[in-house]
Amino acid sequence: MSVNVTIKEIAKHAGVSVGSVSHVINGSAGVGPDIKARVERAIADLGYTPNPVARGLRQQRTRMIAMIIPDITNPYFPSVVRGAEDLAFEHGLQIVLCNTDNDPVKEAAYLRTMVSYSLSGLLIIPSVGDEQNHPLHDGRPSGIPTLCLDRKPMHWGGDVIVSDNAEGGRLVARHFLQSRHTRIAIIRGPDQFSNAFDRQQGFLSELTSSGLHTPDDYIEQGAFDIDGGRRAAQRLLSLSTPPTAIFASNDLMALDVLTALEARGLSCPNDVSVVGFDNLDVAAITRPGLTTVDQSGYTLGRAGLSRLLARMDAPDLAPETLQLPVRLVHRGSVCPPQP
Amino acid sequence: MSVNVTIKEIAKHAGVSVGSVSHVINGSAGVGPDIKARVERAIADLGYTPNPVARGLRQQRTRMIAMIIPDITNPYFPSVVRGAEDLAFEHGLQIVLCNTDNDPVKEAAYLRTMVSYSLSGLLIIPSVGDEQNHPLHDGRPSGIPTLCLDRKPMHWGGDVIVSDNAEGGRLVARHFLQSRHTRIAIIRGPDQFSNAFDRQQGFLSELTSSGLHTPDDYIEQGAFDIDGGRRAAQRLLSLSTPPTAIFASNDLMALDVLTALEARGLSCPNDVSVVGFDNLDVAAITRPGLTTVDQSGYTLGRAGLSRLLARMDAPDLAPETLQLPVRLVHRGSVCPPQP
DNA sequence: TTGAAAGCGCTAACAC
DNA sequence: GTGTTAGCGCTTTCAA
Repeated sequence: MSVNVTIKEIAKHAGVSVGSVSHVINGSAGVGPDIKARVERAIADLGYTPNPVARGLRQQRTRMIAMIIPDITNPYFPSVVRGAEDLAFEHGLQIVLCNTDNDPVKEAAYLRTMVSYSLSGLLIIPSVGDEQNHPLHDGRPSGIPTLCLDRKPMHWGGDVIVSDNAEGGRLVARHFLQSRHTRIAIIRGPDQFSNAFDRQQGFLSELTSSGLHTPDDYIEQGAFDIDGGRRAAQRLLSLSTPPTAIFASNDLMALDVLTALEARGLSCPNDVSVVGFDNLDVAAITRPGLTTVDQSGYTLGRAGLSRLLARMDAPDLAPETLQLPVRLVHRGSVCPPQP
Repeated sequence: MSVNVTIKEIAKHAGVSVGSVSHVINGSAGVGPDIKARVERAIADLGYTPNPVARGLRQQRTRMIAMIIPDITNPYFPSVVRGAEDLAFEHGLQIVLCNTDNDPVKEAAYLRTMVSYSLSGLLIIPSVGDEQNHPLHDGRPSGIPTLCLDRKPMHWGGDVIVSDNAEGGRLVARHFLQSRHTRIAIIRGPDQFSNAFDRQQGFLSELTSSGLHTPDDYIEQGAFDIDGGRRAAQRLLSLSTPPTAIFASNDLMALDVLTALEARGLSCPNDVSVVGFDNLDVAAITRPGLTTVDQSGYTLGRAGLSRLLARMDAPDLAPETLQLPVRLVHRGSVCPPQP
């Protein structure tokens, strides 16, 4: 298994210097065809693989990318990771996975560790990152190419790739409006997450510009995780004039709403229409199927790494924000309000 | 952000030699209390973090663990990864994530790369690994502590941690039997996966020992992924005497069976009872809820890393196979056959 | 107990 | 075009 064979042995075996071997490996300098052939032969014969740790030490950068995400167990994130990993594999880069649980302390710890590993890049779905002293507070941490995925800290000035959350919110609002709903509520996610905020903004502003005012008690707060939507849904349904349509701003919460509805003997969509956000696989499995905003985590992850790759080659690229398109997937959880 | 401060600067700042600094960092030799204090002071003052790459080069081993899994996008695996990652975090180890798509070629490529990174350990959910020349074919690859999770290659002689798949199969068989079913079918997974094989074995042998013969056309083959169960279910339901109970040997396939049933206007559990395996989150969401065998991916991952940690300390530990307990979770997808 | 120095495997600057 | 060599930051003998 090719362990322990070093560049020095290749050099000896090929009868050349280590410098030349290094050059043919990296294609760095003009190497004569004869030497090139001999080296390649020796590499093949001995089954040599350059030691990436030594290389990393020398070049002050390892061919690894850290993905710092909230929780791989949350069903939206695996596809993001997979999107990045596929492209990483094509480029011979490794993915180091870090779960922060949205804890800025854990996130900061990981960030520091990753910097000390001098890796090639950082793909991060930030927890919040607006606390002082947080490595993300101003600019990229320690000169490592860094990109915020899915959402961004308030003060972040670097690359960002997100879904077009505001547009997603608008899409939902328009769909409710077109279905002739007027009692329309939202369960929004935590405001400090920019994606949650944007969804809410897009949604509410679209309602407003259609002349529909949304009362405060139609704006509920959920935690973006499972069970986050349950209590919010219960409060909404206990209102004296409960909404006929609910936008749960992610699918996990929408699932909760469906459950809460069922628990109350209410029917979706007849009594209450529901729309989610994410288009997780489960959204197709619920009865009724969940109408939801589709965003591709896979594309997000892949685009993120792609941009990072570009920045690794050209560190001085101007920071860029990319918004990925979203679309509404119609399933069975919306219908006009019943008289 | 503590970049670029090296052990040498600590040494100078503390007025001691680099060797002494190293010793206090690693607690390796008896260091005088005076020097110890001065070094710790300097470390705190300058915000020093040892460079893990340099350390890795010197010691021929980096504090990283590779997790080589089929696909993080398959809903069972994230919890396995998370279980390992949590323990890794506690021990200051990093997780490198590799998706093989069950492709032995990709798996072998990753294995080789990981060896060249000289990492501390390998947690692998093997694709198959019985092909000749595959690094897993005989024993651990290149002296790196390696453990097979969830399933094992035929010839693997090292550590293994799996769920008690055979027992899971038996549980399901017994449940069907107790519900007075006699026309009982199974959709098994790919035979080369030991977990799939064991589930099938446990299931069928339990039926047999209860005097129930399972005809060949009641044993269907699925691919263990989504859609893998659909065609199998269709064939089963098209039989002249279709089964009244189906064991889909993972939840993804069980979901397919539910869908196929619905498409035919058949009711679960009244027309056909269904049991899955895994107890994914979705199993609680389907209508009816899916009765399934619970196995904890989180525990599997955590136990895997725990064992690896032990082996890192004591490489000569005798190989061990650990079977984690499973249990049947009763939901609504099973009832006695209707007359 | 402490310091000096070799060397992990590699790249890159320099000399020829 | 090719070889020699310093040195990335650290651990770990070995001497003192």
